[in-house]
Amino acid sequence: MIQDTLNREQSRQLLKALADPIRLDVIHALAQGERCVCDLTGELNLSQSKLSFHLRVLREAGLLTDRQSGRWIYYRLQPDALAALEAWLAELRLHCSQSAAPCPS
Amino acid sequence: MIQDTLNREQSRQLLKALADPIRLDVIHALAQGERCVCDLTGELNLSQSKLSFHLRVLREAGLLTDRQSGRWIYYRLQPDALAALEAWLAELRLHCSQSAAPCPS
DNA sequence: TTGATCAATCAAATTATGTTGATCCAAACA
DNA sequence: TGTTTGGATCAACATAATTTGATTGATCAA
Repeated sequence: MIQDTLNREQSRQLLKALADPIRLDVIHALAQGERCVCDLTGELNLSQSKLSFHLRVLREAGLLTDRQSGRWIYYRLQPDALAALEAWLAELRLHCSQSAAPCPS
Repeated sequence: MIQDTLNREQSRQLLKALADPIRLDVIHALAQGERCVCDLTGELNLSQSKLSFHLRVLREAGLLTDRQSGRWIYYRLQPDALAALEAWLAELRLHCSQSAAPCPS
């Protein structure tokens, strides 16, 4: 599961999962709320196996959760994962403006 | 340059640049402040051209800025880019918990 | 049951990314 | 000047990620 503070590997997994145009389309679609796979296929104009591949990548990264109801499967964003990434980015900003000692050191 | 709110393409560029283990090492090193390329090479134990390749990716994404002083080049994180990504993530979280209408719709 | 539908998975083909070693350029210094 | 050094760049190669089309398993309705 997603902790409050991410280690390097966890953040890399999240970033890699997000860093794809199709997966960003999926993320943006799900930012408006939960959606069924069958709706996403139409909305994003993707082949079934292609969408399924990208949903898996996002799910395995911890960015999405799914639930089944009858024969439909609904996906939604996992806000904790996004929040964890935000926190990780915020930490990076804290001390980054320190100037370097002149080289050769 | 980096705006306050990123569009899909801009966020993808940032995410893609970040989603690499070596580039994350660079980012983490620079999170402690500006550094000279020659220091980074040693600190991260990378070949010169390899580091240069990854620095370029990060720079072109807008995550780093560089300055030259004599024959040394210093890189630092661009906190605006990180902040913009944080804001983008925060927006995604806003409405994502809405449940889907039951299918077939 | 049978047939139809939703969605996951797999193997093969394609495309995108990263690595390596060589070469080039500019700044510094003898 | 000529030489050394820090770094960027390039082309050839190696590796990783994505796409496609076919197959499978599960659920539901007739």
